[in-house]
Amino acid sequence: MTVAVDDDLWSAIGDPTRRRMLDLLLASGAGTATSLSEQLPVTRQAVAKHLGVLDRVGLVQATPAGRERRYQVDEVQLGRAVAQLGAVGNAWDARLRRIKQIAEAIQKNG
Amino acid sequence: MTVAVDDDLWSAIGDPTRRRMLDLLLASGAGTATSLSEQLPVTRQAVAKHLGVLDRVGLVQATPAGRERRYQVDEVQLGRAVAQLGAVGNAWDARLRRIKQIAEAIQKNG
DNA sequence: TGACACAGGCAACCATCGGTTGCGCATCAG
DNA sequence: CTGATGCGCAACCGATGGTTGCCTGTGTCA
Repeated sequence: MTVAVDDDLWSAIGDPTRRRMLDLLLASGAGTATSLSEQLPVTRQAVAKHLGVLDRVGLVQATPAGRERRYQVDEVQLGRAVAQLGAVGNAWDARLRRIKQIAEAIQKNG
Repeated sequence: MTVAVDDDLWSAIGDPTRRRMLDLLLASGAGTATSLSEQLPVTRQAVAKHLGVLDRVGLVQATPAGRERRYQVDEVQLGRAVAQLGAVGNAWDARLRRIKQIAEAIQKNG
């Protein structure tokens, strides 16, 4: 039973910088490439690229406002991503537990 | 409260091929680069590289056996990785819940 | 024992990706 | 109008996931 994972979603939240960006966006409600880059150890351009991939998988939405481009987290989609984290985690957890049981059974009978 | 994540561990299990490899190893108990590559859409060499990174972060252990090199999952370390998945998931889950509460409060008072 | 088969390591090469710098364009403020 | 600022685009670089090709070492079998 290999847990079905949306690979695009997963790899989107797989990048540590993107995770921090989502964290920052959630904390402050919204932000631009420039405002985010000020709170991160990377340049505005790098942040812009990341916002691009987050946008493509629907984890954030952009709202043009004047000369700015304000980004905001799509909580539903992020919820879906988080659920996948949980699903994969649970699947492996269950498998590990099963293996541990088998090991104990063997030890008992051996 | 940004959940502390071991970036090496995370990126090790972040790769979809490596996740499948861990799945396969857990399912069959052990395997070699060659045996794994037969069950994956990549070459033996690619698998060997992945086994290298999994080995470096301690997620698998190698046991030379004759002309083979048998790999096996270190369940403790994998457990640690899975726990991190859970931790990150929970952190975001909590934050999403908090935001939802705030949104509801605003709607009620506005 | 000698010849062949097969697992695995090493190296070169390629595409993609995260990151950088540099530049040009648009928009807002004085 | 002019300068500052926010953004997009392009070129470039290093790391990484992947490939093919080749060589070494270890079994196996006649």
